[in-house]
Amino acid sequence: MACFNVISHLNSHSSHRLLPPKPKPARLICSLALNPSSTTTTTISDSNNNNRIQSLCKQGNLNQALQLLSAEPNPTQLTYELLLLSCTRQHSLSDAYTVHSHLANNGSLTLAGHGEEVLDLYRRMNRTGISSDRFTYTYVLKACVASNCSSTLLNRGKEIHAHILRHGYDSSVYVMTTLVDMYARFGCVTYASVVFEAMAVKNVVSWSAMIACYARNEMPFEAVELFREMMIQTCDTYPNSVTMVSVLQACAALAALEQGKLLHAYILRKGLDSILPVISALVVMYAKCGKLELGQRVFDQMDKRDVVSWNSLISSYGVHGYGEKAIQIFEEMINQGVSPSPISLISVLGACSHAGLVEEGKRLFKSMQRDHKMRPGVEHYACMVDLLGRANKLDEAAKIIEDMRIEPGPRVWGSLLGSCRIHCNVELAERASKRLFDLEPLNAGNYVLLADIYAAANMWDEVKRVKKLLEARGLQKIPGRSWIEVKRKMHSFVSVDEFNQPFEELQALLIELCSEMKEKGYMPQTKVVLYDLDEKEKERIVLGHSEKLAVAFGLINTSKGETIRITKNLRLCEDCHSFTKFISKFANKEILVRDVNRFHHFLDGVCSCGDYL
DNA sequence: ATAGGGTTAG
Repeated sequence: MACFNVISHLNSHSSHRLLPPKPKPARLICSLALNPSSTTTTTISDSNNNNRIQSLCKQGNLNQALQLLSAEPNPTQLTYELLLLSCTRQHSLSDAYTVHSHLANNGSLTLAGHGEEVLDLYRRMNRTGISSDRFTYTYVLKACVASNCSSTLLNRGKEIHAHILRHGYDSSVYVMTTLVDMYARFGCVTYASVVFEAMAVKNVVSWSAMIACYARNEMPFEAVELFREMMIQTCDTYPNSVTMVSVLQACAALAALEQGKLLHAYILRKGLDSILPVISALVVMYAKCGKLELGQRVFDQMDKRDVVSWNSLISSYGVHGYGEKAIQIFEEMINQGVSPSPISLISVLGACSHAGLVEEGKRLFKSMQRDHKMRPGVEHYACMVDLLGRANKLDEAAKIIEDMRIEPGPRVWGSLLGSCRIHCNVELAERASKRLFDLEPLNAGNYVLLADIYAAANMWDEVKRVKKLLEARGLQKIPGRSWIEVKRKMHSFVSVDEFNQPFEELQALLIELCSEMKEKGYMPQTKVVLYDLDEKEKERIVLGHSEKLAVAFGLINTSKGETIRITKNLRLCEDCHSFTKFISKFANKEILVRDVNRFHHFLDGVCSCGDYL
């Protein structure tokens, strides 16, 4: 059971401090790092210029070479190398520093997908005896994550970490914060936190980097905890817009509505509500906490909006299953002169998929290419495969994959496999999973999906085979977990196979409800069980699913007329879905369940997803 | 000159 208490702290913090801290100008981080269009790849650099510099180096005319360098917007890697070599030959440390600082100024090199080049240059610098300073280290650390996140680059990062310690740069807040962020982006949460804890001086940026690390690596609880710690421990460090965005994301992931509301209040108090990313994060937080209306209200109050704000709203309607509304907002955005981004399309196509709007989805997919001149990416194909596959047009979905002009990634095959599960298509599932096991051998979800499909087809030998495969690779099925917020406290439940003490009361209630509802037509959907057992055993297993425990807990602990809000870490299983529909009718309760993909709104025996799980 | 954040699909 988890509970946290940001609320009381936020309140007390503000009440004993009557004068707000000096407002720091909200700093929207310069986005050049992640904005490929801001790099200079399109500037035509004079390749003759590079050649000229290089030959000057070879002739030993370092002075002229350096002069030309200052006029060259895009020096190549070779140019830098020859310059550095030339400096070494002439034992001119001061010139080497000039080259070095030029490299630093050209930091965009690091960020424009030239990570490898930067790392190579760094290696050369070390070889030629040019020492690095704190600027070098930040660029080089960034270079490790700028290219694809391969493990070799993580090792490079660790080496550089060692260099940093050896040269005493662990006192630089900038260098250490970049290091935290580097480990965060590689998913090495423990490393990041070790570095963070060891930092002698921390500022808002360092705290925000660590909070973002947790939020991004599926540890939202730790993110909120660290935020709280920041509020308690530091008396001169206040969260800013960037910090708030990360904490909001964590609240959204947890569906921690009460905490989210208090963050909202804090944002208003500190005047952070004019900052677009903050507002977008708020919209999403409310939507993911099941309060779509509140998200819409926040959106309505914005005086300016960018494409991200619109995308936030579109996807919010999408996960709640309001496909038409999502399309309507998408069109309104275009009418207001905001051009859709690739993510707008992903959001609106996803919305169509959740609502089963096949024709509209196809129309939007065409118009994306025709009217908006966008070339669909893998993600868009994945949406289309999902859209068609869910609607039982599996052949059409497979055809889309065949016709793709780019390599279908794991997302695309994953969508197909998911659709095969819904429509029990063993043959196609085997094809898709074969590709998936090659592409992402360590994703346990794929094995479980395939096993599900075999189990539904009563192919128990195959189920066993897939399970063995899963174990052989050292993976395991992720346990189902559901949680519910009652009176500002989070209560979390894990699926249980046996009776166990803390849940005894809930399980007794479930058994009672189950037999009562069976009389009214509820049929346990035992095909979701991956063990070849007899019916009675299977029924016992599905009754122990975490979501049912959470429902039972909600029934006991909410007042009449109060909605039960549950969040789940996996997809909702068919049995829990059907069970919850019955409960909503017979207990006369409104129940809102958010699973990994979307919301299910149960009322009077019906679910908003239209049984489109 | 250097560090942290927003929207996304099974």
